[in-house]
Formats: sequence, structure tokens, C-alpha cells
Amino acid sequence: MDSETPAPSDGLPPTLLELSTFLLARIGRTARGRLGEQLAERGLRLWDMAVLAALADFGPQAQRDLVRRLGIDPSDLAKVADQLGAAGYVERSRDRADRRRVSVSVTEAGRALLAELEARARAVQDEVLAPLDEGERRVLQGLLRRVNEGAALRRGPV
Amino acid sequence: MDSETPAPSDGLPPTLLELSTFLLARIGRTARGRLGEQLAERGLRLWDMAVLAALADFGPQAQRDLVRRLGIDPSDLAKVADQLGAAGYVERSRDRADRRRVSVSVTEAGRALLAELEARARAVQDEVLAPLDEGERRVLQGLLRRVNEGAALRRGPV
DNA sequence: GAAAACGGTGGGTCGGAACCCACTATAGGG
DNA sequence: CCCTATAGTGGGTTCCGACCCACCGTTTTC
Repeated sequence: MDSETPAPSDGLPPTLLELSTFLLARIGRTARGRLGEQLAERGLRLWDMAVLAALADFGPQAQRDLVRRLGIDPSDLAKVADQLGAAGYVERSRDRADRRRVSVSVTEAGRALLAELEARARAVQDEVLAPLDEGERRVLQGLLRRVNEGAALRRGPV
Repeated sequence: MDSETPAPSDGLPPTLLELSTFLLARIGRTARGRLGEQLAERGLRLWDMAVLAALADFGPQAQRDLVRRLGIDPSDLAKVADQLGAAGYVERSRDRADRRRVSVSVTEAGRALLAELEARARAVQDEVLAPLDEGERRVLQGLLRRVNEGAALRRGPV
């Protein structure tokens, strides 16, 4: 099943294990990597999922709004939207009120895709958080939310 | 102080915020990034710190042991060791018993550097975990340790 | 309307991390 | 001895994410 884990044969330096920073970095990287793999199977990347989610949650909006909301580079968003559009997951139309703007919306196919991606993300969660029981996972989730909201998060990435 | 946070102007899609995977990825990335910056100020990268920590915690050892312990690529380790050696943070000598092996050990300067890096890492922690009080941080740390030990972690990175 | 500001694109750079291969030197087994 | 395996090195390649600039069309301002 998971015979391909040549990971650190465990004996990571305690000095590092005591640093939450390191654990967060390490575990976060795992999560990101695994999720990335799942998305890659569909030819997608993290930003694609983020954009779909934003559209599903907040409804159709101009790219500039997505840019602000997600902190993505406008130029990069253009590419993502382009690809999602070509695949039929989103639709783009120029805003009639302000023709500079391009309004983006999810299609049905897009919603379906997002649902599938969510399922995959949860599957990854189950793998990564395997050592924790239900209650503990909720606690973790709560703490992570607080940390996430607590400002100090880095610019840029999802 | 931290006026340069053009981060997602907050309004990340709830769909994503419900996924621990995403929060872990996002927060982990922040932690990694911030820590990376600190190390960069010294011209170092994460691996350098990991290697120093491993040597400090487990004593002098051959590169092959570091390779197994940390899951780093032998070739990459060679480069890291090289750089650390040149800067005087580690010493390398051929093992007399088996002259293929290169035994690596931290110098005093190396230990001092490691101590400083630890301090910086803790500072980063304080920033990132700002929203949590002492008790919560301990809980988080405990959960992260469990997750980390719980196998399913990805190969490779620190 | 001319000039400045804005939304969106296309094209490209940069840096980091992981990975891989070919090669040297040494060790150890038959 | 010869042959294979092991330890370490040097020199790459590849991939990705972030970032940046020059540019077009549109809108707003005066």
C-alpha cells in the first residue's frame, strides 16, 4: 500500500522536533505535496482549486476580485482562468458595465470537479492525520483556523 | 513593523478553510517561508540547519548516516557539508577504519550558529502562532508530533 | 478629448528543491 | 587478484511557484 516511503528512517533530531515551526513546515509540505499529486492527476494545480472554491463560495466575480481575495498575481490568475476556461470549468465574459473587467463564474462541470477535489483533499487528510482520532482532528482544525485567521500569515500562496 | 502583508485580504473560500489539508499547507508554507528568510540572512538553507541539528543531537557521523537519517540526497548533502565546512561550522575527516567514509562533526562555531538559528526559529513561531496562548501551543505541538511520528509523512524534505 | 488610472495578458526571469547519472576511491568476498 | 558493492562528489536537469514588465483596451478625470 504505502511501500514507497523511504522517508527519514526516523531519527530526526529532537532539536528540530521541538520546533513547531519545523513540524508545521514538514507536515504542511507533506499535505501540500500529497494534495498537489491528487490535483496533478487531473492536470491541475493548487491555484485551480482555490479559484474554483472562491467562485463556488462567493459567486461570479471579476478577476481583480479573485486577485485580491486570494492574493494571487494577476498575471498568474489570467493563466489559471484561461486553462480552467479552456477545460470548461469556468466561463468568462466581459462585464458589460465595465468592459475592462472579465467576470468569471463556475460551470456545472466546475462544481462537479470541485466536489471531487474536495473528496480527494479529505482522503489526503485521512492519510496525513491518521494518528489522530476524530476529536483530536477537530481540535487541530480549530487551532489551525485560529492561526490562519491570526493575521501573520504570509502573502501570496493559497 | 509588518506593514508589508498584502496577503489575501481575507475572504478565503470557506470550502478551503474547512480542509485541514489546506490550512496545513498554507500555514506550513508560511512557517517554512519565514524560517527560510531567517536562514537566508545567514546564507543558509533549511538543510543546513537540519544537518547541524542532527550532528549536535547525535554526534559526529558519516555522511551516509546523515543521508539515511534526514532523507536527503547524498549528492545534495555533499554540497551542504561542503558549504558548512568552508564556513567553519562543521569539520570533515576521512574515517580511518573505512576510508571511503567522511565523518562529519559540528564545531563550536557550528553549535553557536545552531543556537542562534533555534532562537530565530522560536521567534518565527511566536509570530505565526501569535493567536494561540501557551497552553494551546503545547496542544498544537503535541498533535503535530503525533502526526509527524505517524508514519504517513512524505519522503525527502526535512 | 487628452491624460492618467485600471483590468487583464503574454512573455519572460529567478530561485529553490528534488533528482539523477557518471565517476573516483575504497572495501570486502570469492 | 578480480569483481561487486559502497561512500562520496561534481555536474548537471527538471519542475514549480512567485514575481515582474511591457503592452492593449477601457474607463475616469479634468
